[in-house]
Amino acid sequence: MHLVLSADDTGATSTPVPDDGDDGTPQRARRGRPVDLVRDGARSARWTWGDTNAWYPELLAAGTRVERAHDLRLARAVLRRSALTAATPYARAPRGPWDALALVTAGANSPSAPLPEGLFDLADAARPARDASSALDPVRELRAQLEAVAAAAGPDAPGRLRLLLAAESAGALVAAEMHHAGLPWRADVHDAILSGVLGPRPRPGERPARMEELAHAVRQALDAPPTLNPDSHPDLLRAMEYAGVGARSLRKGELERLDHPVVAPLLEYKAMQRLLTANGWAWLDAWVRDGRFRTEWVVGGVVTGRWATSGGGALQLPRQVRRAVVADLGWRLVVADAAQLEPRVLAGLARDERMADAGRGVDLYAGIVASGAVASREHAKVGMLGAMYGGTTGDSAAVLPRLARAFPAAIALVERAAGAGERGEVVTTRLGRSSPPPDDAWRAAQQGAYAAGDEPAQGEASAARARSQARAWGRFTRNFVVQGTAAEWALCWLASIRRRLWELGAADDAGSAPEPFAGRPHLVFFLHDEVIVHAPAALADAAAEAVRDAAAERAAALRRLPRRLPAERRVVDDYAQAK
DNA sequence: AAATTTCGCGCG
DNA sequence: AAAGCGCGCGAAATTT
Repeated sequence: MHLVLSADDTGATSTPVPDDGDDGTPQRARRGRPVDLVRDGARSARWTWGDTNAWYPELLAAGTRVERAHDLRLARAVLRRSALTAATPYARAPRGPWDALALVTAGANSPSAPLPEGLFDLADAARPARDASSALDPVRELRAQLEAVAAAAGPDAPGRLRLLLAAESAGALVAAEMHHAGLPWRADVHDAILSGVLGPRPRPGERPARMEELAHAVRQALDAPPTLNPDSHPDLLRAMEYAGVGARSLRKGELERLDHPVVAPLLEYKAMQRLLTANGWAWLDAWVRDGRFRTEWVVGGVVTGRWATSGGGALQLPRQVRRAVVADLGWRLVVADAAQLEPRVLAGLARDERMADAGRGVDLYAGIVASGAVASREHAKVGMLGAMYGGTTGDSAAVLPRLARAFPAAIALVERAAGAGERGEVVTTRLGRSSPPPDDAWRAAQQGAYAAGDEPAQGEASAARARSQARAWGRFTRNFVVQGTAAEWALCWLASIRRRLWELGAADDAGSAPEPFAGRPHLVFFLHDEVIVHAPAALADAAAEAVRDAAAERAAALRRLPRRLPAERRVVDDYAQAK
């Protein structure tokens, strides 16, 4: 049973909408405060709303968790684009107010959107209004979505899409819950890391003393004036050219290959500048409050279905500062990742039995070496990455033919996806998320490539450009099927972890505050193929087992995906201890 | 002065 | 000459 929440000026309404599994017992619509509606509703209800971010945070604040949800905005984004529903009236209808809602919400945290005054108001300000507009009828939208799913074309297409939508919505719940709980963060530990590397915190607008020294050393090595700003790329490049360093760019990889006295101090300066600007004291002030780091998790924020985040650079926390992620007193962290998720997903997607065999052990790449396909683990790794990303140079391209002979099914799958992209076609993940079509400029370039050219030379140039763009789009679609299907696997994993952790219950009665996770293990971090659970010490081992069991659980629609995908997990006190 | 682009680097 | 995928973010440069 779906219970659809809608809001108007005077309150909220929950409207039952039956689905396949219902026994037909009639239910009535109810009115009231959202939190009361949810508490009084059936526990097995699938709470359905326009946008999880518009409803769930206040429920969590009141101490109320929901078991299942259906996020109409996220579901719509999938169904409007999926190749499996492309023929349905739902997907063929012109854009409507629900699509506009998707845009507003998706863009709420983008740089173009006006930012609120305090960073900490971001979450609230970005929270979309409830679907109060009469143009947005959530009951009607839900019915349309259920119809589109039922009409999806292809083997088990409705089942796959149902799983995808359920996983996406469960992800939305997890995202709201992780924002609510926050990632445990010890500001004092972080500050000690910064002081250890950079020295004492400088006054605003000044460089740490150690960086000032390095800047001086850089100027000396280049025989440059004191006005040279090492943060200015053009200035620095000019000075380096003048000194005969021979650098074409300031990239770390290139600088490391040069033999010049400026390289060492410059690299050290750049590393410190990175730490200072990305995760320095200003970051700490802006993003850590009351021992928690809170980012905005953006479910489905990446075209492939991966999540994005907004605020604090949560998906790029450098190893350098992970020591500051420390469990509360009496609590532990369970840190787990799905080992070599993407190549294993590829093996499953392609039903490549030989690659699946190679992945029986903990290390897929070692298994590939053992199969005799390539000589070294490094070759296996760069070869597989190249196959999944479309690499055409270096070792990666060199070992590709060997991989193609050893694992023809897997390699053929990514080659087919690349070919489809080069032709401008759409590709689709295991559960039915489809890639966006290339834009008009891309199509125009492909058309123009054959029609163009008053000047033969110009025609050739534009043809070359068009081919290059075609190959680039092919690399995108090649990777889309793998990255996107891996993201689906991870979403199902996350949903299963969430359910299993809840079933573990609470370690003790942790007070009367309306806190849904008091005494309970709960998710606090998710990074593509990696999770962190914050758990009372007494439940930490059980939580780790839950994480493992969730990885071994495969929904029917994912059955071709890896049978045994090792989820490596550790119970630790801080994030840095985890690998 | 504000918005946009470029470069570089962190993460998977 | 182009160059393996997907991101977010900050500083400086550049454009409006």
